Amino acid sequence: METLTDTRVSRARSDYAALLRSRGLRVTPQRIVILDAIAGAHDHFSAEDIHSAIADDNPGINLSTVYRTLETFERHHLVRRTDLGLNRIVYHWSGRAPHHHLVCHACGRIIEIDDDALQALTRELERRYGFHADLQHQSVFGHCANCLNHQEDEERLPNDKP
Amino acid sequence: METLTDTRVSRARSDYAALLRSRGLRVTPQRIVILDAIAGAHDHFSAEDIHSAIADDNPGINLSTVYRTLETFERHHLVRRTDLGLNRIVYHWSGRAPHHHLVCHACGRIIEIDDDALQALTRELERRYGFHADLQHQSVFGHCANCLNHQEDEERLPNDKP
DNA sequence: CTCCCTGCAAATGATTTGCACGATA
DNA sequence: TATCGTGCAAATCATTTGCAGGGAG
Repeated sequence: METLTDTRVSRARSDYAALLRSRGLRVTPQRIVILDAIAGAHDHFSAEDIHSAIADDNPGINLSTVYRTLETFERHHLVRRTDLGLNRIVYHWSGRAPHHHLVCHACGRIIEIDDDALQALTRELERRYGFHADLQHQSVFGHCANCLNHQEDEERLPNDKP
Repeated sequence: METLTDTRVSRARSDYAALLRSRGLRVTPQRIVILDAIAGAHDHFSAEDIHSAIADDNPGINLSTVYRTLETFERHHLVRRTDLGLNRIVYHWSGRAPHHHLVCHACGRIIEIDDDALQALTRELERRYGFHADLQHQSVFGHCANCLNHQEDEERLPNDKP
């Protein structure tokens, strides 16, 4: 939003208002601001992320409000909860194409991969267990190619036999 | 352990001591008790789980100790951390065969599946991204067959188009 | 005798909740 | 006007940490 013209901002804002109304939600300035923040460039974000992102221009908006708003948005399918496994609730914008995350334990890098890499697994779980996996809600942990190469003694313990 | 004879208990206890020593860890009564609790029937467990499980017979053992002990055990590969995605650190005993968890969002049921169901995915991620997935550390979320059938309006929102 | 391990209490960090007021439909 | 949404402060919940004493090697 930073470099947008007033016209475009206005249009965006009214779009957001319409979006909220279409879900039967009340239109409040706080929700517009939050919506504007998350519909934009962010990949995945926590309540804290959003709060600090909007803090400069909107010091009034309380962290609790962000928590509650994201919760509401999720209930209305505007955002989607993702599990990055790090004791933090993380969301991403629902408009995004289905994708998944590979999280590297060593360097913390998060690699986005697209949906079809996990299609086979989804089918397999369905076939074997009748289990309908929702792979949107999670990430796959492991080690990225880069770290595998440089993986020296990080994992090695003093008492491990060599 | 409840119904074991003294002999068997003693043998088990000395086994635990040996196990600890083999890793260069000090043998303490607390560790023996915790080890005894987790090497047994438990599937996956949190620090809290263990603490309350041993509380009756060992009211002295502090929750912090359980946290620190599990952390230590993990560092020494006696237990393995699993991500059940519910803002809780969960472990399972390392001696168990590799397995994974399907977690049902609706009923909370946890279905254990064996390793080979995810082999294909592991290979796929390796091939495509050079990413070495550690699927031991997580679970797959979704809905189990049972809940899919009874899935009425739980997920339906007032404003969703029918 | 030295260092590791533990208990205890207090600190932390993320998230939630109760309450009263103000804003939206 | 009747609700819904918000700010604020306090409450939780899981986990971590500082410190001093006791136990293991």
